[in-house]
Amino acid sequence: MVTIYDIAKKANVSAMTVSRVINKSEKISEETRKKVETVIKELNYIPNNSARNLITKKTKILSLMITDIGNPFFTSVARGAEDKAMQMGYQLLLCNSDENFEKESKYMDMLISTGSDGVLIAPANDNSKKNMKKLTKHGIPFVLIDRNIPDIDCDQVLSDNEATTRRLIEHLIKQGHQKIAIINGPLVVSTARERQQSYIDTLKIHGISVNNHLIKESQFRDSDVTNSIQELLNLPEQERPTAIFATNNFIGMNTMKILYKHNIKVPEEMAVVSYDVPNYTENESILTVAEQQAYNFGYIGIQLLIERIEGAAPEKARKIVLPSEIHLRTSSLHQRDKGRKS
Amino acid sequence: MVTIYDIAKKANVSAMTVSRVINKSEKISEETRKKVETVIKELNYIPNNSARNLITKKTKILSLMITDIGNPFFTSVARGAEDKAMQMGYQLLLCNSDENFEKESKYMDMLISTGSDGVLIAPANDNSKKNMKKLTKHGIPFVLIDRNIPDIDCDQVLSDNEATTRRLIEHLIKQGHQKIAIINGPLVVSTARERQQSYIDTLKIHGISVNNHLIKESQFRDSDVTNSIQELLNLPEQERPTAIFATNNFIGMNTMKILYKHNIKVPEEMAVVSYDVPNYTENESILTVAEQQAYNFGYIGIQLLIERIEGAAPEKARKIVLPSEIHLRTSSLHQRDKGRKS
DNA sequence: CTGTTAGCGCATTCAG
DNA sequence: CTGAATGCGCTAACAG
Repeated sequence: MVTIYDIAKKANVSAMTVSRVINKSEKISEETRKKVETVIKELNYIPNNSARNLITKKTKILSLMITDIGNPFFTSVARGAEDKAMQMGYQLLLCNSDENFEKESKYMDMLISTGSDGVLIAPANDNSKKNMKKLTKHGIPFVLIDRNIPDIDCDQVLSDNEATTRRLIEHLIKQGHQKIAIINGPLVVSTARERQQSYIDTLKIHGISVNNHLIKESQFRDSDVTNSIQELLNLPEQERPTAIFATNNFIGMNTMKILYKHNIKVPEEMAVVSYDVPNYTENESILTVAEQQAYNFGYIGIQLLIERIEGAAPEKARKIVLPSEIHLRTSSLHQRDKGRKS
Repeated sequence: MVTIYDIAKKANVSAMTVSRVINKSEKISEETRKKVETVIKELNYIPNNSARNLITKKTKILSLMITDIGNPFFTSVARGAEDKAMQMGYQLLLCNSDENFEKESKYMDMLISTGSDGVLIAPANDNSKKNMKKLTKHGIPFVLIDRNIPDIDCDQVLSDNEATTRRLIEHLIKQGHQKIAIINGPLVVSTARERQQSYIDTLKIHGISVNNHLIKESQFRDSDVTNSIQELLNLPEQERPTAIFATNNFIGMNTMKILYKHNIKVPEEMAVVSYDVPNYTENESILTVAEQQAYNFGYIGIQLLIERIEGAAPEKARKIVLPSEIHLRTSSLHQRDKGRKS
C-alpha cells in the first residue's frame, strides 16, 4: 500500500505537505503542489479513508436507506439523492432494508461503524425509532423520507398522504362508487396509516359508511394480493366493492394483474386507482394513479441533510410535503368520461 | 464516542479483552465474555471500523457496482447479491455508475479508500478496464457480472449472449421474417457487441444478408428509441423491417411503447422480441422475451467473490455462463401460432 | 485465558 | 509556506 510517506519521500517533501495537497489547502506553493500531485498520480495513490476518518470523523459519505430496491419509487428516490449528493461533493451509499427492521438495524450499525456523515432514510416501520435514536446517540444527522416515525423530531420529506388520498377517493365517489375497497400496506408504516385514515375520513365526509370488510392490510412489497382480492370478490353482492384503492404502486399493479387474470373488466366491473405509479409498461397504462415526485424525495432529502450536516440548517426541524399529481385514466373512468381531466 | 477503553474500564478488563470479545475470539472465559457484552450493550458501543480497518485491512464489506439502478435486471441482481452476502456474513454496499465511466471511477476510489474486501461489478463499458487494473493494483478482488472486458482475466458471471440471441433470431426467421432490425445498446459494452455479432452470424447462417440500415445503436438505459424506430419506419418498403430485436429490457419496452403510439400493430405489422424482461406490467405481457437469471448473477457473483477473497477459489479464473429462458408471446407470433412453445 | 506494547495512515496541533 | 511531534481507536504479536 502506498502512503503519504511514500509520496513525501519521492517528492522530497514532508508527509504533512502531501496531506495538505490532498486536502486542497491554500497554503501551498503552486510549485510543490504540482510536484506532489505528479507523484501521487505516478504512484496511483489513493488516501486511506480509514486513517483519515479516525482523526477527522468526517467521510464525505452519505447513506441512503431505502426499504425496497425493487420498487421503482425508491429507485427514483435513489437517483435524486445520488444526483444531489454528487453535486455537493458527497458520495452516496445505498442500503436496502427490504422493509425489514432487523436488516435496517444491521445496516445502521455498519453505517455508524464505517462512518457516514449523514443518513437519508425511509424507515422500515415504526420500530425504526430505535435506529433513529441510535443515530442521534452517535451524533449522525438524518432526514426521514416518505415515512415519518411517531415522536421523532427531525427534518422530513413526506408525501401529502391526506390530500392525495382524499382526491383519489373523491374521484371514485364522483364516478358513482359507494363501495370502495382499500388494499393497504402494513399499518406499522406511517404512509399506510395516513392513507387509510384519509380514506376513512373522506368516505365519512361524503356520508358513506365504512365497511371493515373492504379494508385489507397487505404488503407494500411486490407480493401477492390474490387473497385480499379474492376475499373482496367473495363478499355478498350488496357488500362487494365496485372500486379498489391501491395504496402503492405494487399493490396497484398486482391488483390490475389479478383482476385481469380473473377476467374482471376494469373499470366496468371494478374501478381501480393507485397511489404511486407502476412505471414500466409496454403500452399506455390504463391505471389511474397519483404520481409522486419520487426523484425530489431523494434530491430535496439530501439537500436538507447536507444543510444539517454543514450547520446551515435552522435549529427547528423542517417538514417538506410534496404533492402528487393525479392522472385520470380508464381504470377509474366510465366510458363517456374517458380522457377527461379532474 | 465510546471506545473499547470505556468498555474495558467499566468491565474491569483490558482493552485487549474487549477486542477479543468483539471479534468472537474463542480464548475468552464465558464469564468475562458475558460481563463485557453486558457493558457493550449498556453503553451502546459500536466498534469503529476505521480504526479496525487501519490494522486488519479487512472490512467484511463487499461492494456491488451496477450500471443502472433503475433497471429491474440490476435490481434483481442486487437482491441476489445482497442475499448471498448477508448469508455469508458480509455487508453489501450498492453503487450506481449510471452507465458512466467517470462515475464508476469516482466510486472506485471511494471503495478503495473506504475499504471493500471485494467488488462485484457490472462495468460501465470497456474503459472500465482502467478501474479493474486499479482494483488489482490495490489488491482488491473483483468479479465481473453481465459484461466482460477484453483482456481482463478474472472470475465472471455472464449471459449466454450468443446462444440466446441466436434462438431469438431463429425464432423470428422461422416465423417468416427476413428483414429483422436490431436496436442495440452502445457497442463499447460487451453484451451489445456479442448480441450484435450473434445477430449478424445467425442471419448469415440462414442466408439472409445483413442490412446496415437495420442496425441501430442506442442506449441500454431507459431512453428514447423514437429516432431509431422512426428511421426504421422511414425506410423504403423493400428495406423496412418486419421484426425488431431489442437487445435489452428497456429497449424492448420502449420499442413496444412507440409502436403502440404510432398505431403499428404488433406482431402483424411489426414483430418484436426482447433480450431480458421489462417486468412491471399491469396485465399479461405480450412481449416475447429471453428471461435472464438476474438474481443468480448477483447470488453466484458474490459466491465467487467470497471464495476468491477467502482463498477458497482455484487459481484459474472461472467463467459462469447463465442461460436465459425464452418466453414466446404474441409480440412475435402469427395468430395461428399463439401460445406455441419453441 | 488475559494483559502490555507498539503501530496501522493520516491530520491536528504547534513551531519554524 | 513547510515540518515534527502526537494520537485518533483498534488489534497483532508477544508475554505471562
